Amino acid sequence: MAQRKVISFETIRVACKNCSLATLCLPMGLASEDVERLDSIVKRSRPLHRGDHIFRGGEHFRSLYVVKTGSVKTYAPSEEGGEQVLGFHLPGEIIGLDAIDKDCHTCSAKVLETSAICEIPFQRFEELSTCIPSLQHQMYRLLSKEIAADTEMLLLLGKKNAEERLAAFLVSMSKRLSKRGLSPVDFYLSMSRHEIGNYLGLAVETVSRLFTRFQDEHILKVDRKHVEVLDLLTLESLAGAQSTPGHRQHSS
Amino acid sequence: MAQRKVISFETIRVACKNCSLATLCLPMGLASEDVERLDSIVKRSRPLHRGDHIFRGGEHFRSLYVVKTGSVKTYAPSEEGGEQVLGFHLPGEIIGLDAIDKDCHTCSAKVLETSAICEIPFQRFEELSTCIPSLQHQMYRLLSKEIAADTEMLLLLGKKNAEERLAAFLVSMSKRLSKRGLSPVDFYLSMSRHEIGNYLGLAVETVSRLFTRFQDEHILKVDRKHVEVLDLLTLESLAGAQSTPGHRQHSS
DNA sequence: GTTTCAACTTGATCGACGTCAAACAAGGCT
DNA sequence: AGCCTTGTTTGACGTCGATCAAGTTGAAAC
Repeated sequence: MAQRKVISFETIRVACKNCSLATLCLPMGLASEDVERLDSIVKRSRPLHRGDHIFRGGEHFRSLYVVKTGSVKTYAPSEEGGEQVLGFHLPGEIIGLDAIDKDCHTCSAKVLETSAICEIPFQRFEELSTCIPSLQHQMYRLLSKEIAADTEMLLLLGKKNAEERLAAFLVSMSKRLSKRGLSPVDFYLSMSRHEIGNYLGLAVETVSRLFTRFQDEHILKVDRKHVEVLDLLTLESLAGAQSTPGHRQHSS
Repeated sequence: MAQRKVISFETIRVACKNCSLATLCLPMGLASEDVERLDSIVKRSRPLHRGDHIFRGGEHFRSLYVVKTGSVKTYAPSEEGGEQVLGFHLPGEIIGLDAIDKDCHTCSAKVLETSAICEIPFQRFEELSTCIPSLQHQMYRLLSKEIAADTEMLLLLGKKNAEERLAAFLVSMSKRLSKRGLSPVDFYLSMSRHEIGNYLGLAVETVSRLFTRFQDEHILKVDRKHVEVLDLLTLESLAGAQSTPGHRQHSS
């Protein structure tokens, strides 16, 4: 059943209790018996491929989704083909939280590379969280965390200039990859320059120029989607910075 | 006890079940016995005055707060006195949701005018929501709604130009005031131009110029904080618009 | 190999909006 | 009343980053 050379995606269909994401994902902090109860409602479908949609804006809301492997982008499509990228999601992150209120997805989610996704039927989840206080607590925390993340993004878009935005994006990727056991200073970006720019409220050209600039300043080494962070400290200071007055447009 | 000419704030200390916000606020959709249980944990302090803080960034998180009367702004303070306004909150809206995860407030909240605030100790709330499934459901919805609102704000800051931003802000105020039984076309703004600009990622001067422009175009009639909307339809189309290509900076 | 196509890079130009500056209006205080 | 502080408006000017345009690179197809 399991082959040696090619890791079958079937083997990835492990239960929550064996999943390496248990400390990042919903089961975080749950008693093992409760993890099993949660596990029993999770659906694991076969892997999706680059460009596949998990859901589309306007669809009826049934389930939350968790990235198990790979990566996902969420975006708000608009008439005329334009879109606003809302986020890039790594393993352990939950998608679809914004749909609970309206009972309808307001954004779309598509995978950026071959990805395994766990589906959590929300109604059953809600019933379960009524019985398991620590699961309810965990869910409150997750929703709150999402709000806090959006808040940080508002600050980025409202106050930071182009350089600070890209630096903040790279630092964020670095930190999140690190939490998942990957190198914080050597990684591959699964999204295009265009998608990065869209996400950060910048034109593609600006993103490209900044990558070049960072490379010239020996902060990064970039080869297409492969990024090596040479000077994480400088990158972090660029990201956090209220840059020196006079260097930016927004200061109010 | 109750005087005739001046409405004492003491008289506003009504229970949830008698509160006019019941259809907008947490009790929405709860059985009346459950509303009373919720009511029993709510603390109602005396009114706060312009500039008073409800909480400050960095403080330990204990309670959620609901605006009962008046209005509140939340903002992320930064070193050097700079700040990013994160939102303006009207009666029935909940504040502090972003603090649940970190158990610590990440932003500050101060009242913009004399306001009554309900305090909901979160730990007691959480216990209660374990017992009352419909309360849990309502809380999930509220958290989700907050995420959806933030998402819309990301779109505004990421894609819209100055005119679209101010129009969207005014339409949003109009809609929210209308839901609270106030006129959608004649209202007073409790925040300054500076705060509006900060919130929308614009300079004060830009906001001021846009108010003047909207007035010249007979879309608004503005007298300081008093706004009359003369042409709500046009305002809405300005707000929603992917404006015609070539008229804006961000199009990606 | 050649072709094709999309993604990316680089340069030149331009405009929306920020910054600077100054005048003006409105409360609040003595 | 007069004074002071703060918020708002208006104009002149500068700049960051968008837009336009052209070239480069790499991957996939044949």
